[in-house]
Parts: sequence; C-alpha cells; structure tokens
Amino acid sequence: MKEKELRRSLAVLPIGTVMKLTNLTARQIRYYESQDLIKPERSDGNRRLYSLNDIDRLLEIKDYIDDGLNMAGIRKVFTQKQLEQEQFKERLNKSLTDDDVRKILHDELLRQSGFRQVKLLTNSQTPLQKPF
DNA sequence: CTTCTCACA
DNA sequence: TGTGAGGA
Repeated sequence: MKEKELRRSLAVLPIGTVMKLTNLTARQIRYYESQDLIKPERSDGNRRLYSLNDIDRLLEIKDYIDDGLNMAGIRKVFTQKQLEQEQFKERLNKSLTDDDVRKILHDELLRQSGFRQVKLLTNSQTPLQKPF
C-alpha cells in the first residue's frame, strides 16, 4: 500500500495534460502554485511536472472555489486537513501500541496461570483436561 | 509544437 | 484571470 502512494506522488505530467484532466487554464494552474496551493516538481528545462496527487488537489481547489472560497481560505482548509490527518495517524499508532502492550500483558498472565494448571493436573495424575 | 516568465493599448 | 511578447 506504500507502492501505490509512491506512484501517485510521481510527478510526470506536463501542464498541458493537467489542463485537460482538470479543465483549468495554464494561467490558473500556475496561479494556484504561486498561492502555495500546489507544489509541482520542476524537472528538465524548468518545466512543471505534476503527479496524480496534484491532479486530485487541483480538482479539490476547483470545488472549493465553486463554494466561494478564496486562495487564502483554500490554503487554510488544506493545512487544517493536513494537521487533522497527522493527528489521526499519531492516534492510530498510539492506540496500536497500547493494544500490543495489553496483548503482551494478557498473554503473559494467561501463560503463567496456564502453566500452574498444567503442573497441578500432571502431578495429581488426573485425566488431562485443558485449562479452558 | 509546448511551456516559461513577465507585463498590461 | 485573460492575453500577447520574446525565449528556451
């Protein structure tokens, strides 16, 4: 699932292709860049190269403009969304770590009690009956 | 031919 | 935001 993200981030599309894909003029696309709403690569002879993520971003920008937002407003939405996602990732990682700890603790507890049971059973020569 | 930057009778 | 000039 990381390979896919990598490909989506690969900047290989010239502005002409982006224009057709987004229905935006080169002027607009360049203008949004000047407003820090997108950051295309800038490979060879100073030509802009866009990734699929940039395409999605531009389409989003278009939607927000339809909703009456200006450049500053859109930038605010993006930075906000970015922070939210970072926080989400941190939460996810933290909760997973906590679960791991719980699982380890639980397994440890179960194992200790289990051994005791097995030991008692074998010593008392009673027919094997697994401790649940 | 495509894209880039700059500027506005 | 459009558009044209002058380069690459």
